[in-house]
Amino acid sequence: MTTRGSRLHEVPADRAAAERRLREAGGRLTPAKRAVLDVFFGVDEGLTAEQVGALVTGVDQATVYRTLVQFEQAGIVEHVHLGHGPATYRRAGLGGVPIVCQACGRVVEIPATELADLVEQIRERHQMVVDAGHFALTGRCTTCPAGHGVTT
Amino acid sequence: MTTRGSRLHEVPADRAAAERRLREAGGRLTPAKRAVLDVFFGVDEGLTAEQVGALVTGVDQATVYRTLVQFEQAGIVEHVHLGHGPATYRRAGLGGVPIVCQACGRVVEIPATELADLVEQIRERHQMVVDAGHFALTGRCTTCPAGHGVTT
DNA sequence: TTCTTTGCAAAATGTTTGCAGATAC
DNA sequence: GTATCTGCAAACATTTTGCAAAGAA
Repeated sequence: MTTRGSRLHEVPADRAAAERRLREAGGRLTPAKRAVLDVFFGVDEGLTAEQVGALVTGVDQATVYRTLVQFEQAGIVEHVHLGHGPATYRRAGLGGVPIVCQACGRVVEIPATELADLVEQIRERHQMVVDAGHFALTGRCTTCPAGHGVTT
Repeated sequence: MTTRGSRLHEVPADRAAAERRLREAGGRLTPAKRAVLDVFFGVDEGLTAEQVGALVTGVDQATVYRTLVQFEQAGIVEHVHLGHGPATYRRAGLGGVPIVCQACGRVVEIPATELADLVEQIRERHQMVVDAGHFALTGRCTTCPAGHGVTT
């Protein structure tokens, strides 16, 4: 098995840079890939592979998955797991870590800067560099009633 | 200071308390459940449902899943998602958050106390109480080479 | 031309569910 | 006795893969 998320390059600044990145990786620029690029450079939120597929009509879902793998290897998108369900993909470098309320499903973005201290501390104490772009926190809104919730 | 947000009960202190808890919930104490209890009170590590199934011979995997759901509702076990693969279950209240190296798959436990400041900060700034027992961090050992690794 | 990519269908993975019979209380 | 639990098989959701045809360079 190979890593999908390890960043080998800088995050591409814009769509043109992303296309260049794909070419550099030996990839070909097809209509399907252009359509998926359009999606990610038009939305700043996380999308499931299924949602991406719905936005790029006429592209097979298997192709969407393969495209997402390629884009992730090229450092164009990254994915996060929010509990049980499907992974969500978003443009790389947006920063922030989602925290999901187990009661209402609301997602709040925690800026990466707020995690910097913890990341540094873990690196020193445990010799592990946390990838702050690849995990989600779960919790509960202080305003949500206890006892019920979404499956996580 | 493990002020664990919305737990419906205290964590059962021992096996006997866990059995009591199950009875209180209207459950029946069957051989299968006793066997699964044995597993969790004999191991302090996270186990996948499949691993639990392998340790309780003669119990159908579907029963293992159903048992895990019941035990989780009763506050006896909790589960964590470590990336793509299956969820891992462990006895509730062990504290600690696993961090998984994307290169070698090694899992290091971060004590919950190290996360306390961050949890408090997020509660104040974002009105979300983080459930520190239900997520995993991903990262990379400082000693692991970049570029290869497990899928997350 | 040559290597990448695509669609389609099928497989793989992890988990849940329907049901009829067995079992705990 | 009756509600819970069990095994079995089948369904389910998400993702991956094999293969031959189509397309990009």
